[in-house]
Amino acid sequence: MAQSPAAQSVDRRWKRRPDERPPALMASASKLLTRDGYRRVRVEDVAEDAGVSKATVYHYFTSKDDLLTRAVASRMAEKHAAIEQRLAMAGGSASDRLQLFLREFWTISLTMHAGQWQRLLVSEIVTEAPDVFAAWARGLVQRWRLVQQLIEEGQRAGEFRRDADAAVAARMIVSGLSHQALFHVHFGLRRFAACSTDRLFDAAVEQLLYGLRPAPRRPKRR
Amino acid sequence: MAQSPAAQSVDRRWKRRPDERPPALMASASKLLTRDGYRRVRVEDVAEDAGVSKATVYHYFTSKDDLLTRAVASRMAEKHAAIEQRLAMAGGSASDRLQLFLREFWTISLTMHAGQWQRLLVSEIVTEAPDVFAAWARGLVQRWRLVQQLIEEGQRAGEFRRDADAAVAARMIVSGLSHQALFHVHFGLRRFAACSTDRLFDAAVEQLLYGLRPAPRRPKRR
Amino acid sequence: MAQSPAAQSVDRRWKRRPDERPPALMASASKLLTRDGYRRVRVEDVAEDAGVSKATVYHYFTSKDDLLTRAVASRMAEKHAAIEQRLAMAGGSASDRLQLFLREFWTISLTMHAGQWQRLLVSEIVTEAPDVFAAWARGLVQRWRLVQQLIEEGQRAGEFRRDADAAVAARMIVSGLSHQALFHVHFGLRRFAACSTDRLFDAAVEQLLYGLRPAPRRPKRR
Amino acid sequence: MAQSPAAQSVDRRWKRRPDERPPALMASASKLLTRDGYRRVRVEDVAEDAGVSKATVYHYFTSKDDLLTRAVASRMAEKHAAIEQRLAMAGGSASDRLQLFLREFWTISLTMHAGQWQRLLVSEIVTEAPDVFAAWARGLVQRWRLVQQLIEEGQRAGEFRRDADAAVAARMIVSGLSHQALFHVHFGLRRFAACSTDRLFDAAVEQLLYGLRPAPRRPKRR
DNA sequence: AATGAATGAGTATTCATTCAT
DNA sequence: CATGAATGAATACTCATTCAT
Repeated sequence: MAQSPAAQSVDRRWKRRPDERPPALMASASKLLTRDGYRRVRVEDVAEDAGVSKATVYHYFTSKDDLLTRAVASRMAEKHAAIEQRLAMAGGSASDRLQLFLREFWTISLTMHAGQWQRLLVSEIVTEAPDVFAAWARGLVQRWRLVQQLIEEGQRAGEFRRDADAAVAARMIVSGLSHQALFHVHFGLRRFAACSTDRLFDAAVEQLLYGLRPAPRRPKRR
Repeated sequence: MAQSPAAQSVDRRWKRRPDERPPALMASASKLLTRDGYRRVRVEDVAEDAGVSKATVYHYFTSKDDLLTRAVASRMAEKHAAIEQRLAMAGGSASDRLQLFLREFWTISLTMHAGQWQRLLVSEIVTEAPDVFAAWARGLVQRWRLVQQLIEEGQRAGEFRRDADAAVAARMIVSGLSHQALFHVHFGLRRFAACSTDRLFDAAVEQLLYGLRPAPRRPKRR
Repeated sequence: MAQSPAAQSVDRRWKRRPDERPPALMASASKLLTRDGYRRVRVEDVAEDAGVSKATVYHYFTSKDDLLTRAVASRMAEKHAAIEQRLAMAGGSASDRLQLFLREFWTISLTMHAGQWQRLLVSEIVTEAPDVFAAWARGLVQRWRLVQQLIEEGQRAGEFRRDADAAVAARMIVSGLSHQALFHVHFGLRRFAACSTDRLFDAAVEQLLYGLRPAPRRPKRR
Repeated sequence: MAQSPAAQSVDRRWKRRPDERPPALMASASKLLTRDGYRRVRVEDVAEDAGVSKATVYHYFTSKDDLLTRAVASRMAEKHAAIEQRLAMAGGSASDRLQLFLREFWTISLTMHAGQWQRLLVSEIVTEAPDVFAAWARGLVQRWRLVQQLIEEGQRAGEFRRDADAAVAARMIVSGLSHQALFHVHFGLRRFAACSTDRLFDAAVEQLLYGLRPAPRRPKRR
């Protein structure tokens, strides 16, 4: 019922579509990549999925590796810009913006797609295509930094205690959410230990904010 | 032709007793597994590493998958018992025991070996050998539970605030440390964002404990 | 749509006139042929070398084989006429003219180019393009005949003994020099058995002429 | 009717013939090599001809190149020893032995097999497998030397004139005969210029010997 | 028990050739 | 005329697995 977009027309053979081919091929590659993993993708399958012949793949890409690498990289580029900019623009208190960002991050992380990509990156790409991994890694670091900045803002504004290590706090919340999304949701650990995603997120954020609360004013005590 | 079991020691054509083969093979498999990854291990390499012929592997294991799966499972079993029990037995306040456990966990996670295993599990085993992954996952859940219990203990003792979600707190600290160990250390993200492992751990724990502190205002009231 | 021949010069969208293409392509083919050998030449390389696209080749030649065959044949034709006529025209005694011709032949044979062509013909063309080979072979036979005629001339003039088999003598000296040029020089056998090219040629010719000397006069007898 | 030796038995699959396989494979390789040339041989065909599977080839040889190279080399080795020793043992005058050797050499050169090998070596092996070519070349040089020695013997014995260059004479007669065998017979130039092989050989040798005759003693005359 | 020998299924890449523009 | 785009056929090599000894 659902049809691969490339299969729409009955016989596209010998149709010249020089501008559409590379994107189509990369799309097919991405699709099969998340489905089968880096090594199991066969050039032939990508070609078939895109509705072209195997040799056509080699007309546009120099090798299987080239194809997959560029497919991953382009997919990554798409996401990155979108995600970060859209999220960081919100107004409100540092706490609000922090929560907003984290919720967006959590929602995206729960996406099937995000899970597959994370797995893919951690598993095969880190060894098979280090360059791609490095590109993605830089994106991850930026995310850490973004959260760190939000926290530091809150510190400067007096919302958060100044003696907290903003960098580490940022890393821990992002890593914690990532890891939980990956394992709890995508790898199905909720089967062994049920816990709703909302509860997970809410409690995690509550604890983060609680841990960032300014110390109660000592003078009061006595 | 039929040979009494006692004849075993007499007929020593074969250097090792059959009982020693499987463990040796699984050890070799484990070794190559962490070095090369699930798919890249070749039966021949395992055989060679164990000093036997390829065909011998098929005497003891029904397939490559059987060999690797059992190799991973047995390695896992070894570790688990050791780690958990040894760590949970410590005395002291809940806070002390929690910190002790987490430090052990962090130290182990920083190990090259641990990194390779985590990558391996996340990457290939989760798809190639779901049973093995499930076994490991149960172990992970137990770890969460252990930390959760320590926190709950602290809550009952009044060391930690009672309204904190112990389960989520446990998951987040374990996941956060795992993830950071994997990415920051093993995948080399420290190249992009330097941060000492000590600072990471200390600040993370400080924030956890700070976030679990009982709310200060109770005494005020009277 | 139909265009008068006069319109050719008007419509100058294409840089070169079609008449120039085939020679240019054949020239490129020849070049690559002697460099890489018959089978290793790729149509694309020839096209690139000639500065046109692969498809253009198929405008002028029906197949790769057609291209290469015609390239070889035309190159051959160029050489042949030039060589034979130029050399046979010299004056002097038969012996002198014979020596002159052979020296020219030797000099040319030592040429890198000649070596490559001989190899090419002997190796691939004889099987891949029998027609081309046949054309070249006829040229070779003519060379034998030419030498034979010079010898016969000498015989008639009394310079050479009449009972020598001129045809065979001609073949042997040409073949001997060819073979030595090919192996000794081009295939590098001089590494295994050093011998200067001058010594080779001089001694070979000396022996030829010595072997053609008229028998000493019988006057003795009586 | 004629059956490849490997096909004799109906189903040799799974028959263990470790000692017979490599020679059989090399024999098949040699066969196909002389039939199809170095590049056109397919590993699969060699395997089939030898009655084994493609993979078996790789059990004994590391690559197609390894297979073909070793096939050629072994075939070469077989021939060499046989030819040279058998021929050089004859008694009689230097002239007789020289003629004997050359006639043997000529007879062998006229062999279909010899022609194919010579073509193969000159054509593909010299570029594709330089080591093999070098081995064969050394053999060729030895042949030159052998003839040279026979001539020098004759010179010492007074049968041949001392001022002839024995080395060059040897090269020229061997090269001449080789070349003529290759072109006149194997490449079919006799179609363009008829000449019986006997006449060719006899006249060539006659001229060689005539050219080596000691100079008639001039002083004696009168 | 142990193994060398043998197998078959699977795959990336090349290249001459053809099509549509 | 000229070409980029598209194709299909061809082929060396790998590796898990099975057989016969």
